[in-house]
Amino acid sequence: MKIYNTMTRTKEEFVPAQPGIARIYACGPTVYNYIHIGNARPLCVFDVLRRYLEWRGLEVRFVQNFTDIDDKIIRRANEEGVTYDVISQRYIQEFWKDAKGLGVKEATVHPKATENMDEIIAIISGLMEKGYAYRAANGDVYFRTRKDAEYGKLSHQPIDDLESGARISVGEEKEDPLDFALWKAAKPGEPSWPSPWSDGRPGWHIECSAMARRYLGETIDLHCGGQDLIFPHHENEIAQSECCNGVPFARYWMHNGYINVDNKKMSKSLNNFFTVRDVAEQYGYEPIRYFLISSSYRSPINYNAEIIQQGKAALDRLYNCRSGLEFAMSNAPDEAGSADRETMERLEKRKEQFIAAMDDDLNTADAIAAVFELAKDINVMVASENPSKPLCGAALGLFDELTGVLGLLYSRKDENLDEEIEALIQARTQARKDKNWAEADRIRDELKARNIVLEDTPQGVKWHRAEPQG
RNA sequence: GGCGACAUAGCCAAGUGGUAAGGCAUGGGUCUGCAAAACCCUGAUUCCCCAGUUCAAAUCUGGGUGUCGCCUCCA
Repeated sequence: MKIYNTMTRTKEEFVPAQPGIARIYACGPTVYNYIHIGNARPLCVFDVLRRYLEWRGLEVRFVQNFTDIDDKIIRRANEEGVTYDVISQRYIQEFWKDAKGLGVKEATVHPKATENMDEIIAIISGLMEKGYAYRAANGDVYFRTRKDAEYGKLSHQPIDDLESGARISVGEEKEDPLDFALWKAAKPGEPSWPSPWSDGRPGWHIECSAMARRYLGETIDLHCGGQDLIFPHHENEIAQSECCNGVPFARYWMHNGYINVDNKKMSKSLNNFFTVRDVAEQYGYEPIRYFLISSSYRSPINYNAEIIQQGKAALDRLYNCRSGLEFAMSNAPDEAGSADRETMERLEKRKEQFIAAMDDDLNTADAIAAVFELAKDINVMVASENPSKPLCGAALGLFDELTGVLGLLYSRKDENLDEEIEALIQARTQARKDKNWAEADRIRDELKARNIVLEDTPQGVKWHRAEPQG
């Protein structure tokens, strides 16, 4: 497949260094709060990437870290009068609740910064030995940015144009405003870890360099994250890793676009963010995932409630298609039909369409279009061709395969009915036979109030639960 | 100041040289006891504006206009 590489600003064929194995690192959340919709975008987008690569036969070693120590976590802990790890552990749990709700698969490894201090210190030591890092008088350690001739190559920023934006904040003892912290000496009362330079904690950027190297090696295939991480975070990771290891850090870089609200970037400072939790409580998790993958991952997208409802309606169409197919299958003749192969070949065309879209820089919008066209084909087949059981099974397998790669349609509910509901459905069927429409409609309304929706078909009554997307 | 992104029907959104995918919503029809779902039909003579290149442009070039982002913690 081709992916758009931020480093070269072109679409390139993605070829892992070691055939058959893709080593991917994705920057994970800093766990000091619930995640918002903007945080959810890379989660869902790169989850689709990972599923797709696996589906195409690659072994994917996917590493996503938790930043479980940093200024914001410490501040939050102080506000609540608890230790930092109470905060980080709480929001890691909350993260998992949301991530699972969004249908995001667990990465191969979810390392934590605090559990990788040895590797962090090893990299800083390596940088010290090579003269790329220095210890300031207060025990901080900084990276000597100007010593790295390639600094700025990811963000395509000439180093001298950065200087105007760089700041030295109070208490920092940098040689140069561009230098950034590798290690921060602890202030009184702060959590700290021992190091050759001071008791303290790692800077933000170094942890990713360390965890990528420890779990994936010195050169990884793909590094991904949000566009706002390009500078300085990913630029700094490159500087640290390449200056320390002497080999390229990542062979490809992918960055997702922002979520906007009223055309402004969703962010904490503008206070225009929506947490995944809040939106999910109102509309369910799956419409959020659908919204996030229904357009190009690199484009900015505007969030609003109407968009989520549109996604919910779109998902309903797919759920209806699937349940219609299952219902048809339960009533279908067991023997294969003479036209089965021809029909299946027609359906398989959608799979080719799907692959072509995904191969083109993860074009999930086109891939979803292919799924909808498959749904149309299936609906037509079910409605007019009286398909055989084997054909229905094959179509269902294909449908589940493609929706599964996108990580959709995972919210199917229990397919069993309790006896009372069964009895009501039977009573309604009898009422309809007796042409007692008032009673039939009354029962239908009663069941609807209990979240069971009935549909009368030539093959009998079909039912499904309302609000299938959880 | 440096670097970059975006502008396609009521809404969302693909498409980067060959005559506008897909979804949501709307209207009409078929089916149905009525519904629901599904299916059929319906919708941009046109892709922010102007100029240019070309047999051919939403797609390329130049110039505008508007919106947004990074350069500072941020997915």
